Amino acid sequence: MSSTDKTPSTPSSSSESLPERLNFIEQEIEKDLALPRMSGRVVTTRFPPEPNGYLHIGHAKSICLNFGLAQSYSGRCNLRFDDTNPSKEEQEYVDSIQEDVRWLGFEWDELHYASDYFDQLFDWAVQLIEAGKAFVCDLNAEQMREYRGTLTAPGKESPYRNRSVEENLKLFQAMRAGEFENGACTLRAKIDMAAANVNLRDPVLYRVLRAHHHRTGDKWCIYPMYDWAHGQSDSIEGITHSICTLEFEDHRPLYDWFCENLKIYHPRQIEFARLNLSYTVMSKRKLLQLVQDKHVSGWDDPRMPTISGLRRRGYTPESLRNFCERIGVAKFYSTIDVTVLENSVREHLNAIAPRVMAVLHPLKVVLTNYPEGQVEMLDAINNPEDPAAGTRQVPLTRELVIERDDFMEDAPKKFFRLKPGGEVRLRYGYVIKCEQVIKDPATGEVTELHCSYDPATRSGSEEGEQRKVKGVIHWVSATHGIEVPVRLYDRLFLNENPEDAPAGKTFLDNMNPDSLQVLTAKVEPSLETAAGGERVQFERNGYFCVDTVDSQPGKPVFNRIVPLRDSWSKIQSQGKTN
RNA sequence: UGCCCGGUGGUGUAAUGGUAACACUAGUGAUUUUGGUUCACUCAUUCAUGGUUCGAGUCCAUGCCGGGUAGCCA
Repeated sequence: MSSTDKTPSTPSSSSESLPERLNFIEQEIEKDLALPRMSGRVVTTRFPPEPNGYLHIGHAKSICLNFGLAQSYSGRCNLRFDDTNPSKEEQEYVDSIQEDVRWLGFEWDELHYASDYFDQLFDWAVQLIEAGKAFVCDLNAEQMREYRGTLTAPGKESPYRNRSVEENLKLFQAMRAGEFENGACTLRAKIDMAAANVNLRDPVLYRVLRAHHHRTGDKWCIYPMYDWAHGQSDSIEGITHSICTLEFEDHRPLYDWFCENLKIYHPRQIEFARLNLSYTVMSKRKLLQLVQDKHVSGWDDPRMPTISGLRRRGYTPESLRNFCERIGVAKFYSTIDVTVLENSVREHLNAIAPRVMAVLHPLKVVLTNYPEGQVEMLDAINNPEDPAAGTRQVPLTRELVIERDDFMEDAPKKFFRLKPGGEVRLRYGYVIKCEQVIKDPATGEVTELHCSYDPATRSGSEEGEQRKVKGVIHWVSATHGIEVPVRLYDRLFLNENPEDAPAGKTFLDNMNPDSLQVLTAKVEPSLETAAGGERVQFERNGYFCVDTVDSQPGKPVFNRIVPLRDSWSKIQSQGKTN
């Protein structure tokens, strides 16, 4: 990958200038720019996922940060897979991660794998042993835990800590050669068992682990630990600023110790707070559980906070980048309200999504004075926010469907839609008046409305436009509209913090049983040919996306991305309807 | 109860010793052939107490509160 293949949609590529307000990382970088270690270098970052799951919106924050920093400073950003634990990692994840990063609109300068550095890492381990700073330890996991001490009490030194350099060298080679069982021994750094920072109490560098690695196959039976691999990988790639999340803060002294004792280029690690979203779980483990236990249809279920789920749901890369920009970067733990995410996508879709009429819960309307068999093609504006989007024609016929919610028999004062004897305008059409309400005699349910239309009120005509009524509703021809499956998604969890479960319960008990509602809607005939991934606004309703998996040519299936803001429901819930 | 890191409106971020700003939410009003969009207005003495200073959200001290941390995970 070269830095010249940036995708055109790369954010803020138009101007590489920094925003007037710098976040704390930018401020630190700014200070570092003059440092000797930056001489001859450009700001270089990396996004370092472990390929053990799909990327989620939290990773998007990190991606936007790392790639964004590189763009702001005309620097470079690599994609590096942190694949040091073959027991959890798979090629499927490697592929999905690359797809997701690209879809978000970023292109890496270099693609790397920590596993590319296994030989170098091994040599460095030998170097450390030779310097008397690492040793092979035969303690098992349980013993090591005992020797480590506690948060308040110092640890004690391993009985194997003082083996000779020669013996350590021989044993380490034997580890590599496969002469030990899994877990039989480890290579540890010799630092300080009394250190207040537990990470410095002779941390493990290598463990014996017989597992097939997705890249190196069966070449290795020892694998480096994160701490031993990460900083050195950064160093090899010339990363100037290694941005990671807060939980690695305590590891920084170790990161620094390795670079110093190996006498290699020393990048600077800077930590930031990871993203938390209300009504959402973000840990890979929990997302994996949702998938494995079939609470969702897969990693790309449109309700998932994964990048692939959001993509399938219909979110745009622009809206996600915008969201990441909006939430900021800081060092303290915070939770972003999901509505911020929802507003980001509304904002973008409002600008670009073509409007279309669709009735989700149809109620039949007969225009009693409209000639049978007559079809009028009415001009409809595709996007009021974008005149260049032009117009289209929608067929008006005698029999229509309207939204059930747009009719009320006993309407409160502030209900501006159809009521018995009341008038309303059919969007882009005529003013109609409700003359008769037909009900199912058995259940009392309203099954049909008989209305008259006023031919003098047609939209587009001068005198027709003059007729103002309070309400305008959308509609679809009962005879010309087509039926399509529509999936209404709601948040996956009922609780703002899904982890917040009573004793004995888990986040799974907080799942929203109604997070998916499937119905059949009646939509404009023009939608028959909508292609997978296409996004539209169902007027007065919400933004929808043609599902890329379940749609067939001529048979689109719609996913609701996000509903429109709805001030009427707010008025209702506040009881201000009169 | 060691070590590390944090505490600024309902939420999230700014203010780098000099008038607490921006965005979102919420509320009110205006516009509107989407109860959408857009526009206007309203909403904080910065965890607490001391100290330094002409002046402190910012510096210092103490306290309180929150988070991370004892994998051969990352």
